[in-house]
Amino acid sequence: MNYAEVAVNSPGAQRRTFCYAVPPDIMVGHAVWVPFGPRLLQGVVLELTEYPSVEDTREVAGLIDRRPILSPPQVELARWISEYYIAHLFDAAALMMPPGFERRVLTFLTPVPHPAESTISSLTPGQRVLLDLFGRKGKVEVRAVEKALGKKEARVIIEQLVRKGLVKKTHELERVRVRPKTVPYLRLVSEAVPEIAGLLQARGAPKQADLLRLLEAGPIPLSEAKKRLGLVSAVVAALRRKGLVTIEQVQVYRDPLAHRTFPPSPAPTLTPAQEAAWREVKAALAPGVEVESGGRWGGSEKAKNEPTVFLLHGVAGSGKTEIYLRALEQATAVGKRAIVLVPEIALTPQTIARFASRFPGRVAVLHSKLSVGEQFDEWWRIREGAFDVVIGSRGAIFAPQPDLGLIVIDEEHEWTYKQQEQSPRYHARDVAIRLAELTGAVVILGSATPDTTSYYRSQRGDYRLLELPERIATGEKRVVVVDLREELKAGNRSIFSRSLVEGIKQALAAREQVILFLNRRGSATFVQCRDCGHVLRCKRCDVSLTYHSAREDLVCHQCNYRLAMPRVCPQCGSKRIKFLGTGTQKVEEELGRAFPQANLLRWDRDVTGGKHSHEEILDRFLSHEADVLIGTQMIAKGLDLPLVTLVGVINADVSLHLPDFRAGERTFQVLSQVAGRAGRGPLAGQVIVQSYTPEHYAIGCAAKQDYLSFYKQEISLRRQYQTPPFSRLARLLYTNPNNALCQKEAQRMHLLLKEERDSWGMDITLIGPSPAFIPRVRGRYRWQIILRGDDPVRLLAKVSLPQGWVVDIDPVSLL
DNA sequence: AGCACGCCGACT
DNA sequence: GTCGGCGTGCTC
Repeated sequence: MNYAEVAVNSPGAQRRTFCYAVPPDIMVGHAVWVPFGPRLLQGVVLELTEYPSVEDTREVAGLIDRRPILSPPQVELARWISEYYIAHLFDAAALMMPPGFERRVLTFLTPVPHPAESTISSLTPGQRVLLDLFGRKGKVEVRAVEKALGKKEARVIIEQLVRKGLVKKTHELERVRVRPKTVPYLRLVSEAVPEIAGLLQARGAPKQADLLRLLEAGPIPLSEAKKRLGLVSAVVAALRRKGLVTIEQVQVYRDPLAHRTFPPSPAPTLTPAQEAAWREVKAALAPGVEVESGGRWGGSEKAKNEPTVFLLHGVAGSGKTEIYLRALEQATAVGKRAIVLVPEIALTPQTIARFASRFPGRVAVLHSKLSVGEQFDEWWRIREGAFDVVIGSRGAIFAPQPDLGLIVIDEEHEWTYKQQEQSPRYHARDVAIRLAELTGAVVILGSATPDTTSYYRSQRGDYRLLELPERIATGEKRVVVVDLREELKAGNRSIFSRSLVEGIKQALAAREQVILFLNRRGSATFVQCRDCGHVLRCKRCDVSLTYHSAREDLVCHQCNYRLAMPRVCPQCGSKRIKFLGTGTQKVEEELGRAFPQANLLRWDRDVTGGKHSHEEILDRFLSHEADVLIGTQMIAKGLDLPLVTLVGVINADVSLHLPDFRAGERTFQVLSQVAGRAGRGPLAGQVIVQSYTPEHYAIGCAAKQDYLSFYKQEISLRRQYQTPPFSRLARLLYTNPNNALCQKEAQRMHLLLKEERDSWGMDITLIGPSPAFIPRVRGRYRWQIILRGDDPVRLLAKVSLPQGWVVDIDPVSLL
């Protein structure tokens, strides 16, 4: 094996590997430095071969780390992600690398000393501005120049100055962002401690004697030694001078769970339904069922078995978590390790405690709120096999967990499992299933409101359905839908129906708590002039601005552009500007007016800026500092709030009529989840859902808490319109500051796709090109084409997409 | 990022 | 018919 296929970190490298000659000790999964054109780049070895795949090969320049950073199954997984999601191979592999591992090449400019007077005097003003940027510094990064002068302008001027020989370009690697953290430790050099200590004591150096005696037990951190004995640095320095102690750097782990203890908690008795579900999971996890795997760092043989996927369907409070915990116990009992995914917002201290107390010291936490250092340390310890369970959000599916035997995905229907912002736009659930296929792990998908596609697969027998029908020992719950059209007819123009007002009144009188839900921030969702009808819109995005009363300003919910509330209409100068539509702030204000004695608390993205404020708000509500919690969907997540007896949904229609085939499913899920917050304690619960379209099945089924009825109606609509799971979708989005250009390119691509489709005879429907639901964001126009068919990726693989195109395979939203 | 290659217009 | 501008693609 003298050659390697390497995924290279170059934008041009695309979805292919490059062949390099390698030293004999190299392994698949090793990160390497490779020469690529004129520079050195990072790469990952994906395959070792005996013969080169091209005539001329260069040599791998060196290993980045002695240990492989991707396991053999992860290498396969990276290849699959790159192909399925049409993403660069290196980007796919980078998902699985230790945090902060990626390093790019930076370009610097250095001025050439003592240029001739004549060249200086002939400079243009722009060239002078650039030279002034150096100031006293010897070099300036190209990115900084581009920031100062603008990208295009900067490039032109840099080229001119390089040609004139006034500046030189140099390349440097980005510095390492994270390193292992080390702490100074004190260590004894001499053996004969008692004698020397006695001698020091006699010579009037008792502190030095104390320190020597303390170190007899072994090396301890310098800071701890100082604290324990009340020492000053001089004492340590004296002993070092005498050559009796040394200071050495010892690596320590930055542990996100440090200073927290979790009292072990016993496993509770299972209900009959839990027992039945548990028995099936246990059987699948039994030793011998697994596919062959070559060694603990993952199999080198490709597993060909279909993975075992369970869909655990159970309402809030039916005890899904207990099934996860038992499965984790079983997995560790047979020598396997596990990854647990939860939505980012559910990764609270309570959730972590629930797992950590059953597996004390054996749980690692991975999520984006940790410092890069903490993530780095956790990553390496996970790779060493230090934890039985890794719990984290979306990205934790790529944790280097050895001997993977179980993957749990809680709330599997959640959209946050889909990476949307950047490529690869992967879905953690689908990646997990593919990973299970490669490692032989068992997958448990859990949800109270499964994704329609997941449930369909369980009906077809691809997944094994486990039902947990009953709630465990909580109070009664009643759900009422209020028709807001009737309220209007009865002359009630307030945002609260009469039943809701009555319910809040009763709850407050009984010293119970209330949750009010509205899926929209702000105070007024749009602001309109009553004389000319002008609606205030964002200058860069074609969306109306939302009024936020707290700061008395207008905010664009797309790009966060803020504008002081104008006193007069910017179009006609009229003073009669009206606030329309309702957001959470408006609910808070109106409620304060109706119930001045009640303590209110609001929970949405506007009030949760800081790191711990989610917890702070929740703690304040839990300790009954407030009677009513008003919030967006953040409040809908699995919170246990025993004092809440009333949940009010201000307007259930907000998400229902969006132009997306999943609007019904989304509304049903959110309403079900919100309704699940009532009656969690021993008290009876009531849910009041306000709607202008109460006859819609998504609202009716959510009110009846009837998942199966919802599923049946939803799946028949999906079949009728041939939307997923009866087809697969791909979304192509093109953005450009020039609308005409944007449209032209979208039309060109559409034509190209159509020709390609017809020449191959593919059964794919092309929808569009059309402006996106939000046609302009941050000054860039947006046009899109939707591909619908059995295999849209196959068609996309036939065309090359120029800069500006974004491909989203299996998009969670078409908006 | 930097260089080769190729297409088109101005010149001999 | 040739030279050279710059736009595009390739780098194992």
